[in-house]
Amino acid sequence: MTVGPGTETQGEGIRRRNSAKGASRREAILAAAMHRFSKEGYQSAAIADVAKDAGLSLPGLLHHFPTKVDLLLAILDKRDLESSAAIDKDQANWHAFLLGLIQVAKYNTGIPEVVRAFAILNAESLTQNHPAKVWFGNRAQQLQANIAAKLEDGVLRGEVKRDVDCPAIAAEVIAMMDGLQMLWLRDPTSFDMVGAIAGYIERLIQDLQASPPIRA
Amino acid sequence: MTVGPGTETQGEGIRRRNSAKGASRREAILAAAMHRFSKEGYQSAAIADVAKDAGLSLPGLLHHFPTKVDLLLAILDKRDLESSAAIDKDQANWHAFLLGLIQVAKYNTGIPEVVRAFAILNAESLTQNHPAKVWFGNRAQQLQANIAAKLEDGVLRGEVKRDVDCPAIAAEVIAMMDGLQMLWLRDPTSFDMVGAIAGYIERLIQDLQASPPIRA
DNA sequence: TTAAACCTACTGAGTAATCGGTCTGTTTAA
DNA sequence: TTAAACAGACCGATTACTCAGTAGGTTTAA
Repeated sequence: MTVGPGTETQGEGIRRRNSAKGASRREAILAAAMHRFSKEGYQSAAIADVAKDAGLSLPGLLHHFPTKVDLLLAILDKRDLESSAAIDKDQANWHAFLLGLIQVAKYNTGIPEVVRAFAILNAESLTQNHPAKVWFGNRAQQLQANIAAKLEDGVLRGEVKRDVDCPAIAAEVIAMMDGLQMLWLRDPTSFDMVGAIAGYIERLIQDLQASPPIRA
Repeated sequence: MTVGPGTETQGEGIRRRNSAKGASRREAILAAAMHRFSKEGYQSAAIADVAKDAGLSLPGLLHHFPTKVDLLLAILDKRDLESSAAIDKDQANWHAFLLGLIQVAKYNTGIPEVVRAFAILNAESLTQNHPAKVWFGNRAQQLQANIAAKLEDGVLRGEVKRDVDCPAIAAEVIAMMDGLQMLWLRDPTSFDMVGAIAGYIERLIQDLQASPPIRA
């Protein structure tokens, strides 16, 4: 996938001298915005509250992010960079890749705020003219293609059954992870998301695995 | 489950004369509200627009539903009645029950607006102090308990493997259905939700099924 | 070297628009 | 005749965003 810096939705002709103070301020603003979006969603959250949380005035915030949409897109871009860094190094085979998703789930239990923000934004972006619509659409497509490619590779190696519909399984995996996240967000203390995804993935691997050639 | 009329969140002391005109107006308002919530989400949708869509003024709407929250809860209650009517007659065994979920998915492809409204509301209800929070929480719990009970029954009959974690599988099934719905909503024309859920359910049945006793 | 020129990083005080909801009625149907 | 079913006008709160200006640092030319 490697979404990478290419897709960054940056302001166009804005040339910043990139002072250290400004950069750290922007980080603080993004953190505060993530926090607010996680608690209230994007549409309902007021950027004035974000500004207050970050320790400056509303116009102060708008100096760094000229519109509310810019602020949202900055958060999405940041997530792109982080996740592409986390996933891409996994050059493992299909088997290890699927098991790696359990580790992703385990990691996510440590950052419920981020997970909740993105779960809410994901659904919110289904509404008409939502500024994050394209981003989440692309993300879903790329994720599915990525997972499907890993599985196809397994088929070519003879490790995965030949009749497996790889894109369909990829969609299934994405759906399961997102769905379990929702259940977990509703009850973070008692729902065992990691156990649930582990149970599913292990069964899935069993089901996909090609029966080893019988030595005659 | 049979959520039924018991849980209805009705205005308390409001005594209505229940005229035919009023009832049909309320239906029109609920339909319009569903439409708006589906396009814009609950928080962003303006009840003035709902009123206009239903062919009356804002105070006219507020005559039937005194607050925006009342309108939302009325929609949720309506869904309760419909879905309990659809599910409860299924007194089938675990096997038929799971296959029945494929039919549910097929049915849902015919009402994308309703599905989208509830998918958005589901995520929105994760936010702080959201009026639908309790409803979606209860619904998830009841659904999980319901599915788990069907599976437990299968275990007792010896049709399902004894070591199956029924509540965990139930959560898995819910997650899968919700997750696939999200992917379908993002691309309703080309994503095959029914095929995806069918593939998953059929594999799941295979995995859960107890191996038949070996006749000696 | 020093001052003008210019930049970033803000703030206080607005503004137009939107929203949920109220008040005060009038019409309509049983 | 009486309550249901509305409508018009309005209100207070909230929202994203603007305007005009200030403090302080950095670059540049005489």
